[in-house]
Amino acid sequence: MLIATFNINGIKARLEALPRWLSAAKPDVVCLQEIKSVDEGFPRDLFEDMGYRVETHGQKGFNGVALLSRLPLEDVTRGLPGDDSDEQARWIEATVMAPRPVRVCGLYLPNGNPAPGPKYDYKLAWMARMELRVRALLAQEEAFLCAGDYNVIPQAQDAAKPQAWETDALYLPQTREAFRRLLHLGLLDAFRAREQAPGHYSFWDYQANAWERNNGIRIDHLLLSPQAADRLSGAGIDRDVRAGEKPSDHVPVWITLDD
DNA sequence: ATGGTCGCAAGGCGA
Repeated sequence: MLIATFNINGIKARLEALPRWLSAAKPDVVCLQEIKSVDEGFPRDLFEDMGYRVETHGQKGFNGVALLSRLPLEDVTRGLPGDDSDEQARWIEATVMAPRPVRVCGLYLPNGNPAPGPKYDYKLAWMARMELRVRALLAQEEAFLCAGDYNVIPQAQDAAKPQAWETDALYLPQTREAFRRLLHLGLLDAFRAREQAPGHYSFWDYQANAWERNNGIRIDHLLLSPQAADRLSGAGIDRDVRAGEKPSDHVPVWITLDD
């Protein structure tokens, strides 16, 4: 089973690039971020015609997450628990009904810039809420994973120019500390577990020829529960997608799990 | 230090 995460940076702008990648990569499950669309505006027919079930958690203009799945989905929930006043659409969960089911959490973690400031406070508070949700899921001792745009550069080796990010919300010590707390609960960074070499990125800014210079960062991650990690058979980043026509600034990151 | 580029959606915000 192939499960991917892909920040598409606007569904309307990706009506060609996203189906093109789906046809080539044939993922079973995809967590999408930054759909930048309300639920009613999401072109679900396009993906249903390709054999995918579609579950969205959208909002107008910004943010928004969605799940595409070739397998049945059960118990779909929307929103990260822990703050009823939070109106930003950044979290969706569903159980993928494979022979051995896996709970999939799709997330779009806040960017947090500028830091310090209220946006950074929101990012850290959101990460604390995510930790609580992960703890609750871990207590069930079942296979689950959290896949999405974390807006976290975990280590220096995950940036082409780490020194350029030292004061950025994606790389500040408190940010990386909060990410490590998730790992230390028992989650596995699946890509890093399968590939230790530096220089593998999932995002290149549209500005300043970042792609041409390979000035990238790795901020899209799949974190696996122990029961999911036991089934991990592969991981990769589809970096060539960034060179395609009208690309997102992110590329898909994926894993394969034994069914 | 500034602005560099996109997407959404129709002006400026978010990234």
